[in-house]
Amino acid sequence: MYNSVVPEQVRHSKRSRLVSDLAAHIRSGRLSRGDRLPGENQLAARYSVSRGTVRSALAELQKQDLITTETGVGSFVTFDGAPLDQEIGWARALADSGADATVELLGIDLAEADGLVVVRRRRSAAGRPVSLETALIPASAVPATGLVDDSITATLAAAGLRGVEGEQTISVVPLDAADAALLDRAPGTPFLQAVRVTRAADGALVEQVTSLLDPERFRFHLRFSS
Amino acid sequence: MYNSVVPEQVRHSKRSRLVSDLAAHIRSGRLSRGDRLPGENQLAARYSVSRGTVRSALAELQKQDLITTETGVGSFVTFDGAPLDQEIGWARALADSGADATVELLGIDLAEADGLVVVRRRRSAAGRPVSLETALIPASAVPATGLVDDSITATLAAAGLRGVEGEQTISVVPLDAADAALLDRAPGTPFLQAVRVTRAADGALVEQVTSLLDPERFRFHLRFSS
DNA sequence: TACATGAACCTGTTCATACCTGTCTACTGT
DNA sequence: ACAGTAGACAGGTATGAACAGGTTCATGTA
Repeated sequence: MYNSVVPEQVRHSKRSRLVSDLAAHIRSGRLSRGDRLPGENQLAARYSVSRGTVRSALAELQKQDLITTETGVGSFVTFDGAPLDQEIGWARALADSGADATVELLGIDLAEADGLVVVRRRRSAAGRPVSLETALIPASAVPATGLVDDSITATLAAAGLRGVEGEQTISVVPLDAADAALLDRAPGTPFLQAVRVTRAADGALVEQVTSLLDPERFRFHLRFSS
Repeated sequence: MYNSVVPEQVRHSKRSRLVSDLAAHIRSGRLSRGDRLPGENQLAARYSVSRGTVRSALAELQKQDLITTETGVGSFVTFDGAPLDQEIGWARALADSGADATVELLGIDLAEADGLVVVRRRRSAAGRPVSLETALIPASAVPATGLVDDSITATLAAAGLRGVEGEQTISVVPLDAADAALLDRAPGTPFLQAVRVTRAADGALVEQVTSLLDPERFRFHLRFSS
């Protein structure tokens, strides 16, 4: 449960919802060892429950050895959450082959607002475009000299940004005219579209990547375990 | 998928009317996953029946895996409209959950070898086929009378088979002639294909499900953390 | 510098109250 | 025999309030 995809379980009683939400924050690393939880009254206000319910949930977290509580002080995380491994637990697109795969940087631009940088790249195999990738990352993470090592991952790491959670949607869309031209396909050709949003421990955006992938060359593979 | 929903037979008993009315609310999405049903006393008043009758109806809904009940709290919807899979949230297909979603059982056959049973089902929405599902499950899990409650999940659970790990592949494939005919599409139409293999703790096969999904109505959504 | 004070904030505990499901029993009409 | 009714009681869940006591820190005083 820690490593892989989070099941979207239905939580019923307010107590169990609180427990699973806080436990998820702790296990995922959003709250890390030594961090102090908000006070019982603050938690009660934030989750719109009574203090009694909060205390009941905290008692459960204590029993799970996720937190300890000190009288007059507060509750503290006592569990080491593993940070997100870039490779594990993700749905990765696997190209069927591609010895002569190339990546072109189509452009790095500032988004109109929000202090985001748009990075567009095109991947080709055997001389033919196979995917188009549009990444939005915080402008503050990008040095004036451009991407670090020409890699988004390296740039984000250098800026100290680390994704700990996120979500991804996979669908099929017809290519619009502009994308079709870049990919050397007819407009309307169905392509795989993957949108991935990654967030840091504090919920700040780390990256949002929209990929258009040739369905003949890419498929998504995903392992799960409970 | 549940015969009990659609029988044309007149429902005379108050209990049956209650069951089918609530089930319709849930399946149509008017009550969606996680929603809390009115309390037993409120339901009794609203339907002008006794609380005993309400409880009997709720028990039936529980058996159909539409709701769960927590003592002291209430009953909650655990069915999410048009799910690809009832209980697992890793990669969930979201359909429009139209009010008139139906499931047809196309056939249950023994595979040539390996002691597997092949279950083929077709889902339709608004009268049009939207997905085709081929499930392979161990023959030993299937009673001679057929699926338990017309549900693969229920059948596997009744046989004590529980998936704890597995993998899933999502790709786009053109429909072959046979599938195209069943889905009322032109051969070659690109469809989403999801292949999911689930295994038990000892590595034994629990189920392998191959789904062909209308890319206009389905997409895969996935959350991940740590 | 050293210390006492007190305000602010925190957890620990108890209580009454409301509402919910779980269960049982007695009764009615078909 | 069966489906439904009506009521009562037990026990779980959640709320809101009050009060006690621990911790921290800034402030004022000797």
